[in-house]
Amino acid sequence: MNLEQVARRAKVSTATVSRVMNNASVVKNSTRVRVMKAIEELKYHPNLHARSLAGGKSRTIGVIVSNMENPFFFDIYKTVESDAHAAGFEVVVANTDYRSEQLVNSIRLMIGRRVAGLAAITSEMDPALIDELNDNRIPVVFYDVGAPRPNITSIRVNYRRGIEKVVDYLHSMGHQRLGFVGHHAMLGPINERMKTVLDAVASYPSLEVRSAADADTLEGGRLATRSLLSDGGPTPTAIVCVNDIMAVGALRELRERGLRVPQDVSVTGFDNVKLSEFCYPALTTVHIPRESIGHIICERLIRKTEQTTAADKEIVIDPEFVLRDSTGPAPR
Amino acid sequence: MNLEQVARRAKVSTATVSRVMNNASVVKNSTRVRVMKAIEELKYHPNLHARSLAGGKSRTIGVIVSNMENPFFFDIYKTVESDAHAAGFEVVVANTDYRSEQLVNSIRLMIGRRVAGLAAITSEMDPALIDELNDNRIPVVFYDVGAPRPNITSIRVNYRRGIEKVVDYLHSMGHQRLGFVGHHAMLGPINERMKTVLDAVASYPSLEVRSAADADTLEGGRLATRSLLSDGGPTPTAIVCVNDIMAVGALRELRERGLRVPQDVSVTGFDNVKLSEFCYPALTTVHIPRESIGHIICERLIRKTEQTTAADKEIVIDPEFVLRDSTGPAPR
DNA sequence: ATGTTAGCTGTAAGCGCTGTCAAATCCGAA
DNA sequence: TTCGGATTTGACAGCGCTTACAGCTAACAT
Repeated sequence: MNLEQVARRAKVSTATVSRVMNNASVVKNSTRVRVMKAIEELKYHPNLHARSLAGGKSRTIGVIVSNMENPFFFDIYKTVESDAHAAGFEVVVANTDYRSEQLVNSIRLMIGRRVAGLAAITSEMDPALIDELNDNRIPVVFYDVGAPRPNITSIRVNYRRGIEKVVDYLHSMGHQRLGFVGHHAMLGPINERMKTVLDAVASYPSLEVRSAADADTLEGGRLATRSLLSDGGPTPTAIVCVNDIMAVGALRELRERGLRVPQDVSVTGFDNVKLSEFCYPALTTVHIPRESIGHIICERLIRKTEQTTAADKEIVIDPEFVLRDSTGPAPR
Repeated sequence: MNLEQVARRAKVSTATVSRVMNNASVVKNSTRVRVMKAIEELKYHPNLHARSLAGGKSRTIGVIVSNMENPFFFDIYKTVESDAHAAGFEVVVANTDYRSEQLVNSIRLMIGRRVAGLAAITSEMDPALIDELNDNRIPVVFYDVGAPRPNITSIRVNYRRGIEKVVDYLHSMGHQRLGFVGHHAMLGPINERMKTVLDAVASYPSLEVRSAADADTLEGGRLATRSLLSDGGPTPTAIVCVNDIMAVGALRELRERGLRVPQDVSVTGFDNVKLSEFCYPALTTVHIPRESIGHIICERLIRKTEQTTAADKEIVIDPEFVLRDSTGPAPR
C-alpha cells in the first residue's frame, strides 16, 4: 500500500498525492477530494521512514532519561511531549536505567533515527559521545551533565544550594547525626551529589553524616535506609534522601522499625514529586520545577531546529525548599 | 555521512560496507577490518529510516498505553521493553491520556512507522481502527479491549472476579455502604468496570454503593473521594478504588478529614502496584501480574513476527486478592 | 593450458516518498 | 478565436540502504 497505488486509484500522479498528504502548494479542490477519497478507501498510511528519508528531516525529538519509573523524569518527559506535539513533533524516549552502556545504545539509536533534537536527562554522560553528537550537528540539551558547547544547551539545577537549604534547616532544628540515602548511579567517581552533602555538612562542625545507596526505587530507598540503621552506628536523627521516591522507601523502613517520623527521625526528599504530598507523613523536600525544565528543553530544541539560532548557553535553576510534615526538631 | 562515504574511505563498495554492518554473508577478514576502521573514524551511524525502507522490516514494536504516569502501565511497558531488547527489537511508546483521539493518532503513527508488532494497553478502542490494523497485517495484542481475531491476541484480566473478591471480603467485614472511586475514562458508555462493581454489589441486597470519578492520578483519587464524602449522603464505610494510585489519593483525603483508615473507613486499591505496599496504611488490593502480561505480549508479538504462526487466542488472567492494612471491620 | 570451484566483492535495481522543473490546462482579455 | 499568465499537474531524480545477481580472483583438478 503506497503512494503509487493511491495515485493510480485517484488517477493522478504520486506527486499530487504527496501534495495532498502534506497539504502543501495548491491542489485543485476537485482533485484533492478525489485523492482523499482514494486514501480513505485504501486505508493508506504513509510510510514514515520513506518520508523522512526523502525529506531529509524527521520532526521527531529524542528524550533519554535515566529512570522513567521515577516520576521526576516522567514529569519532564510529559511536558516535553506535550510541547512537542503542539509544535507538530513526535517524541521518542529511551531509558538507560543508569547504565552507561544503555546510554551509548540509546544515543546511537537516536542518531540513527536522525532526530531533529535530543534531550538527555541522565546522570551519566560520556564526553566521547558528546563529540559524536556534535559531529552530527544535532541540537542537544543536557540536564545536569556536561558543559554548554556549540549546539549544546545545558540546564542544571543548583543542587548544592538545595542541599544547603535542607542541611541548614536540619541543623537549625538541632539535628546532629544525619544519614544520606543515595542511589547506585552515584557510586564510583566521587559523586557530585554525595559530595555536595558532605560539603554542606562540613560547614557545621557539629554535624556528622553516614550514607548508604541502593537502586533508585521505593524498594531501594527502603533497603538503603535499612543498611543505614543497622550498620552498628547510632541511629541518625534525620535522613536526607537524594529524591522523593527513595524518601518514601525510607519512610516505610522507619515505620516498620517502629520509629516515628518526625518525632524520632526526620526525613527529607528532593524533587517535590506529586507523591511527596500524598505519602504519610507528607515529605519536606526541595522543589525542582520539572515543567519549566520540560518547556525549556522543547523551546531550545524546536526553536533551534526551525531557525538555526545557535545561542547556546547554560541555564541554572535555583530550587526551593518545601517544608512539610516529615521533619521536625531533633529528639530529646 | 553515509554508506558511500564509508565505502569510499575503505575503498570498497557500499554493498560490502552494508555486509559488514549487518555482519551478514562472508566478508574477508582484512576487508572487514578496513571497513570497521573507516566506520569508526568517520563516526558513521547508519540511517535507520533508510535501513527499514530498504529492508522492508523494522524490528520495532509499538506499545500504546492510556497513562504512563500510572505505574501499572509502566510496569507492563518495562517488561515488554526488556524482553524486546533481548530479542533485538526496539520499542516505541505512545500515551493516549485516555483520549480516543490520541489513540487514533498513535495507532496511525505506529502504522506509519511500520512496526513489526503493536500492543495496545488502553481502555478505549475503536473497532474501525482495529480493521485498519488488520488490513496492515501487523500482529496486535490488546489488553482488556476487543475480541481476538485473526492476527489479534487479546489478553484480559477477569476484572469481575477481582472485584467480587473485594466486595465479598468487605461484606464479610460488615460493610454496608460502599463508595466507588473510578476515573474519567469510565464515564460515558456504562463502563465495564463500574458495571462490574454494581453487579457485585447487587448480589448482596444489604449493600449500597455510590460512586465518583476523576482523573487517573493521585490528585484525581483525592478529588473523587472528596466528592464522595461531601455529596450529602452518609459516609461510606469502605471505599473501593479502581486502582492503587487513586486509592492513595483517597487515603490522603481521608487523612485530611480526620478519618482513620481502616478504623473509620476501609480503602481498597487494584493492581498491586509497588506503591501500594509503601503507602500508609499499606493497601488491600488485587494483584494483576503485570510482568506476565508483558512477557505474553512480547512473546506473541515477536514470535509472530519471526515465524508466521498465527494461532490467535484470548488469554484470561485471574487476579488474586491481597490483604493488607487499609481495610478492617466496618465501624460500630 | 583449460575448466571448475569457491570465496569475495561490485553493480544496480529498487524500497516509498519529496521536491524541482517543465508541461499541460485553464481563464479572461484582446 | 487566439494569446499570455496563472494555476495545476506530471515526470523524474534522488534520499541512504539492502539485496539479488553478476563478476572477478585464486586455487585446484583435469
